[in-house]
Amino acid sequence: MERHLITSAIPYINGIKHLGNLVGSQLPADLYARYQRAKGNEVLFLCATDEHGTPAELAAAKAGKPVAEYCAEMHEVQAALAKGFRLSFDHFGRSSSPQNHALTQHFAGQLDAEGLISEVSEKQVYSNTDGRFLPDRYIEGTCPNCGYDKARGDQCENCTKQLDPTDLIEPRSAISGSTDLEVRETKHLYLRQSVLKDRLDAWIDSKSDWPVLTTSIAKKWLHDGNGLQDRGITRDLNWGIPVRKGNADWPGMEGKVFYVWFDAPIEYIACASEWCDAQGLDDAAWERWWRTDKGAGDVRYTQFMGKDNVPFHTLSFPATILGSNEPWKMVDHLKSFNFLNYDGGQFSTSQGRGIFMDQALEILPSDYWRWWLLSHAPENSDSEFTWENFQSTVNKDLADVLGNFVSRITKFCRSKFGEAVPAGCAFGEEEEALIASLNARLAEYEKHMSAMEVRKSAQELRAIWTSGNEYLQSVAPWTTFKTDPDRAAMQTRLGLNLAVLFGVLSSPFVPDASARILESFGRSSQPWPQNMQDILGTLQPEDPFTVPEVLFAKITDDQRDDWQARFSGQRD
RNA sequence: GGCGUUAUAGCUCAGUUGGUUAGAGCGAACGACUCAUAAUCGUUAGGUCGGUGGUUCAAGUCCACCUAACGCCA
Repeated sequence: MERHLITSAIPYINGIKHLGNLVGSQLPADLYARYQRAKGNEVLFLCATDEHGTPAELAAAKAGKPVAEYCAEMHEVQAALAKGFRLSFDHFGRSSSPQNHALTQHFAGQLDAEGLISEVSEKQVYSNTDGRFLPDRYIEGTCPNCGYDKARGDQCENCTKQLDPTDLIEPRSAISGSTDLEVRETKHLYLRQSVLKDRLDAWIDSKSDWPVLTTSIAKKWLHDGNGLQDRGITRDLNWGIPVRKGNADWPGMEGKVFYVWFDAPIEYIACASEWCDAQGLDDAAWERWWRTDKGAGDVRYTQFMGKDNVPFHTLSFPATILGSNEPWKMVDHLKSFNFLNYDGGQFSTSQGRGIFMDQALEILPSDYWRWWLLSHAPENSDSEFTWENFQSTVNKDLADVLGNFVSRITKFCRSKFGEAVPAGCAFGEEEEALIASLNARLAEYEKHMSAMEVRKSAQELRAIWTSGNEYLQSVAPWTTFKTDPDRAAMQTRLGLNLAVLFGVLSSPFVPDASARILESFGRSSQPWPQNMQDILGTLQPEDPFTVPEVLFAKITDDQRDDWQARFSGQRD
């Protein structure tokens, strides 16, 4: 049995994610996890909320809540939405968990012991009114270059010139608007990534099966300019993981926390530990997934993420792990996605543009979204959501091809033979030909699923559904019935078994509909097929069934127009 | 400004290491069927592959330049 460790990029705690975020990591990761489980492999599928950093603090302040309380609430909101989309995480953790605190501090201590941490004094802007240091992007002022009066400390959005906060004319806090700012000296820890450059380079080179896009991004960061730069891993904030050297204090770093990008990927590991604690298992249960010296040698680790996250997963996090000199499991395959656009523009969290996860579930069940998003996943380039495309895809693929197939065969059987599987004669030539063709399609489907070729998998699955309709159309049991009822019975029995087959094969994409199909044949689950001969003999003569309710309702033009108008503007 | 990605039928997309008449689904037209959610199945019509110029016996597939859109610049 294969063992698959699967993680999805962890969504930031601040606000509800849109469909572009969903299809960029969590949803395809879920597809892969469900497929591997269905194949009988052992899977640990982890995700979590990324909770630290300034944006979380500001969002909490805006909501008038303590940041810990705000994060706890938003975590529950995101967990409920994940459940709503049937994301089958074994655990949905939190980067603010005690387990991640301990592990992050452990890694920092270990890196320091390896001589990979340096302490750097630097000057940063402090706001007396806000009582805090301000990150560059939270300082506003007039651009010295173009005169734009809302330039940020890191860059002017108007003329795009890179800035230093001290360049700004009349700088003010973007949080409070206060101009009572001063420059203070503060000390921070840097991870000496430059020392690790060669080891990272060699590690990247060992990944010959990675997409060019992925390795080229990593290579660029490694070699461009002065090469990989050391990176600050601490911040002057209140909300975060306190800077400690393992279990010990870190002299001079009191009151500081680790930077969110240092602790967030470590949560991938800590999440497994959270999972164990939640399940009442001991540490060995998660270490056999993460420690190559404790049983993780045969684990295949796959990460899913949007393309914007690639550098952090190919360099930053590996730098932490390699630098620790401890036998942690490192990523084997990295599947990254491009962006999904919305009706001619970008999805945007900050501007509230597009469809958000909660809104999507309010208007349609998760299967509809899962199917469209996965069958149009932005794998090779950015892709585009339009309501017309969504409507026609859902109506054609789900309602007409899959839903209607189940409907037509069960209703036909009920009217001619009653609500039990008829016997009939043995399979003939047409049936054997169908079985041969389906065996080939199954192999193709599995090949694409194993390779995480999401769109191609969807295409192949759809072709499998279509072959059911082709078969019925070709043998026409409604005609056969008039002259050869025994043969019509056999054709009907095969048709019903095809519905079972579709239920099993479709489960990674549309789990709810799959479950309903299987339920109507009195089955709560059905093993993944080894071959067509077996699975198409699942239903035996006399087995009872019921005609399921409409599996997928069509989207009407009125609904489409209504939704298009409703989601055309900005949220709230 | 630097770097990078993309540009293939009306729409959404496939097109391995360059090699016979460039593929699929949707949409369209026509036909078949009538069990079914007016569903299904079949046939046909539509692209010379953003532009220009090269390399080659041969380029959508390699090179240069141009145009357009988008992204990244810690």
